[in-house]
Amino acid sequence: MARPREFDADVALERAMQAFWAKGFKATSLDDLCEATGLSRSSLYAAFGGKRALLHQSLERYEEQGIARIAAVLARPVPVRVAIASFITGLIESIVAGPGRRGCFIGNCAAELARQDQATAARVRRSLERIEATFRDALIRAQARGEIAASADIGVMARFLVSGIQGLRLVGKAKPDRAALEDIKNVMLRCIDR
Amino acid sequence: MARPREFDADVALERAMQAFWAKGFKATSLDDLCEATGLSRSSLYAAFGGKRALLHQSLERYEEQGIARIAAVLARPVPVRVAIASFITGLIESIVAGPGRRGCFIGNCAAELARQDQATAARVRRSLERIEATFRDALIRAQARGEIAASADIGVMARFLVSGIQGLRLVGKAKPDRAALEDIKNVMLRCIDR
DNA sequence: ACAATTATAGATTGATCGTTCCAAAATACA
DNA sequence: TGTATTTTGGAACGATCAATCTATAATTGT
Repeated sequence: MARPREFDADVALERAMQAFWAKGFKATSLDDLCEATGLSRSSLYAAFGGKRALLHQSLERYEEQGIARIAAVLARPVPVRVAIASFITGLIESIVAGPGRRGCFIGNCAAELARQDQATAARVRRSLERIEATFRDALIRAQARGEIAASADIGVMARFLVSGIQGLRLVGKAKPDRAALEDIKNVMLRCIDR
Repeated sequence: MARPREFDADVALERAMQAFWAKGFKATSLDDLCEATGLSRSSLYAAFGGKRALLHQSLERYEEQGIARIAAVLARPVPVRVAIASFITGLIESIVAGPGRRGCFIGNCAAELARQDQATAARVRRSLERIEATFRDALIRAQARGEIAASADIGVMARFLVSGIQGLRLVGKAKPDRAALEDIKNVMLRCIDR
């Protein structure tokens, strides 16, 4: 019983997320967001509640998409080491061939806001924990299949992977050099092997 | 033949660096910088030239201090693996016991500015390269002493260390948990061993 | 077709940003 | 002691920020 929306909230959120991801929270102005989404300020505020709320919904979206992608790669019927290797290879590919220098949205938010903004910090923490859990689950399945020694500490390996990937993406943001990133990937994978 | 400065430029730069390190570039206002340094806007501009110039000088200072600290630890008469381990242990200690959630100043600048600000991006890149070179030099010396197999690829290990440390510090910024960071450290050190 | 309700576009607000400017203060050299 | 030179504190500037407000447009149910 009223005027309907002229935009798709999901599409708008995706575009807002891309804007935040590319420029960071403070550097992305409301004008930037309006231009990226095609919405007016009124519509943006009515639909999402404000700049910080929009950031949080963007983070939520990025987290879901990221977890889904990681889980999909790790669910493939190949040894977990191969799956992890191809995930990291894909990451490197997107770093050197993609839009460039965006880094990880979660990591960017951690770096920019973890100290000032407790709410965002908590979201970042939870996102990293979920990513860690996704790796851990895959490693546990691989261990059950006999791919990994029963004595291996799966939790430790999962933590290392999260940290290693954040390092890779940060270094890749500073210097998107394929050879250097491949070097880092290879050493990381060696850590999985034993 | 004129009025002398009432402040020590070196002390002021140190304090400005601490402010940028703690809050990030955009989130640190000139009022913040004046309060941190104790200088007025005029003095700040006369001495350092502006906000961005002050950031660059802060980065320069951080880089020098960081390189010096890494080099000092790596120069100790102990096996390089032990030196690296104690460096990372010190890092973890400063993460969980220090002012908290500051991360690495270089990494913070990479995350916040690498995409928008080419000049800062270049500085960040050079800083990471110098840190990498510092590790590489120590590893070469260790290899010459016979601590590391002659077949080991030192350059690859140095790259991995830089990336691993950035990951450790970013994860530590999001969640300063000693046990988790020690886990990551231990896996990283395993990578050095072979 | 009319009333009720919601979405839209754009102007407006007050605060804050980085930078510049200016007059007063403090020193060195004559 | 007086003049030249630099530093200092603080006011002032225009730009930009996130957020709100207002008026108009578009729809539904009657």
